[in-house]
Amino acid sequence: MRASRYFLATLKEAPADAELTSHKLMVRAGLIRRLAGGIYTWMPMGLRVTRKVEAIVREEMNRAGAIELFMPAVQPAELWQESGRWQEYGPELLRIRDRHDREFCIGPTHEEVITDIARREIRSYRQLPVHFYQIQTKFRDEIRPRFGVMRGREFTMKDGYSFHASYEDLQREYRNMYDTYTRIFTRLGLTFRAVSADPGSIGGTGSHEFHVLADSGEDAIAYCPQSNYAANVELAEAMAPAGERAAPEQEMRQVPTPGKTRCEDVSMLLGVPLEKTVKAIAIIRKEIPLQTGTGSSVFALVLLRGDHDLNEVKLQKILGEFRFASETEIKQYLNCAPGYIGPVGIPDSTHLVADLTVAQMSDFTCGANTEGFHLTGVNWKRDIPVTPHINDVRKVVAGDPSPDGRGTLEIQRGIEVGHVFQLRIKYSQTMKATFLDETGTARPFEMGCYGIGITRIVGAAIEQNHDERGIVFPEAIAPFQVALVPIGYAKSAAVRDAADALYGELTASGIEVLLDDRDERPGVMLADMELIGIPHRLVVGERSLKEGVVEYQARRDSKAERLDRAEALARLRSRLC
RNA sequence: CGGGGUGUAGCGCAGCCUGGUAGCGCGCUUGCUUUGGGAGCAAGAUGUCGGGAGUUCGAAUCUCUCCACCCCGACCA
Repeated sequence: MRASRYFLATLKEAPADAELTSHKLMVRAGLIRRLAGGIYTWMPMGLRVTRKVEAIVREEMNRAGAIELFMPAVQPAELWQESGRWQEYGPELLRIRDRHDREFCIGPTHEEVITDIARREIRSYRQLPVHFYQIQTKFRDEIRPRFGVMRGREFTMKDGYSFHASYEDLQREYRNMYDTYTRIFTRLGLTFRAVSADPGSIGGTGSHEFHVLADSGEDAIAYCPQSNYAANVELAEAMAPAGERAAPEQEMRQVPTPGKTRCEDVSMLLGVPLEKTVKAIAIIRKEIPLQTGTGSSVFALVLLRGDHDLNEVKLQKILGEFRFASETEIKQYLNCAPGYIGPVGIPDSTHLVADLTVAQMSDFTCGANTEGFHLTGVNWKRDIPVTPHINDVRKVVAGDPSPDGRGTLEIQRGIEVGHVFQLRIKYSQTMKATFLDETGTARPFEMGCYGIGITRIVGAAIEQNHDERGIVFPEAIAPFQVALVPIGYAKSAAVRDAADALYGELTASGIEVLLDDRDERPGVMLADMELIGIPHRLVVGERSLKEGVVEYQARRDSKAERLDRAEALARLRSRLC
């Protein structure tokens, strides 16, 4: 491709709305342009990258035995009402009406459509197993789109759905996909980790996520270097501390702590270790229907050690849907301002949840339920008559014991780019998708579901591979393989002839070359090629031509090498063909 | 949706407090010079100052309102 006939859209400065490095670089390199919040145009240069990601995913999915099809983006409401998700999915589902006032949605995922296909088309166990996949545009009306294409509302996803006659066969395909995803992310040139995950709202049983490792990632991953354990922090189990709870030694005392609302501040003021403090989080549970009877108060208090954080996913599994109480509600239930609340002297009806660690603590410090005061030397039973529900509700931290009992956990951050689920019969059952087994009995399909965020991969790859000059694309997904930069293309016939000849030979070898024939100043061309992140660069100028060489530099190299023309060609062909 | 912030030329920003004919840098156009790391000189073009309403002789500036975007909290590939 000749730059003069292509469309480079590089920018010196990034728009102020971009926060994340990869987002800024994608805009500056001219890969994307924003149309609306979370909605982007893929410019020619960016589209080349997504097409390469798609090609690798498609190739490996086909190799793994999956079959590509293409489902509609617009889906009728009836299908979603049938699965129950028209109500469940909430405002993230973009709902629209057609001219006849019939309701539709823009698909955020395609379980309903594929299950409908399966129940119409698959009648016999003889047609199983089968795995359909597509690469398609999805729309999820995210509350807060951000980070460019990393959390866009409209995005491209590879979604696959497998159908099986038995759970054993589903597990086989699940392992097959686990291996396939591992191959895909390896081929893409990404540093990643597969972790156990929470199946979340899609439902079903077993689930793994694939994360591209990057410090700016939205997810935290707990892993154990001594074993194979790796899990999303949302899921990672915190073990109960070993041993019995120590007997009380101190008397409970109320101490003034004006203005100290955080455990860290109280710990500093009183000179007690942070590990001897307890924080209380006020929760409002979703209104519980009356028939569940008494004892299920709406207000709940959750206790965590001062240096621990609440794991909301774990808590939701215990309490059901909840939200944090407002300041007004806290005052209403505890007659105290937030920052000074605690478990001592709360109404008997309060639903009290204690983290495993807190349940083992003695002589601890917590809020006094009186504004401006905390209590020290607090102990269970003696000072807190309410019986707590003891559960694991905290996030694991580095240094926690691994749940598999072999070693200590570390934490790193990741960007979720793939997710595999065992759906089992969640959808086939509710949507009555059945097949006839060997005995002629109708049984629901065992289903698996496998997603890869195509457009998110582009952002994640850049987040993981960049430097101060711009993007450093992995070879497999670079928009072009070689940047050919002639200096003085319009002025010097020698330079032009040499560049054109190299361009012709490399292109004939099947190598994707971007020839920068814009006749810009050298600095402009070099900076653009580096910003775009093309992995290999050849510079041709009169100076080097006189010496019979061209200059070669890989994007990651700090210096150029002077190579014989034939040698340069041979090296690129051996690396890229 | 709650809390915080920003909207002025294609991009980045100043001007607003203290009302008086809208500016800077980059980019863009034309010409000349330049050509191995984002050129120099000269001449130019580009604005409903986010929209609407109000106060005022006069509003980018003050008031109200709506909208968009960004950041912090609840979602997910």
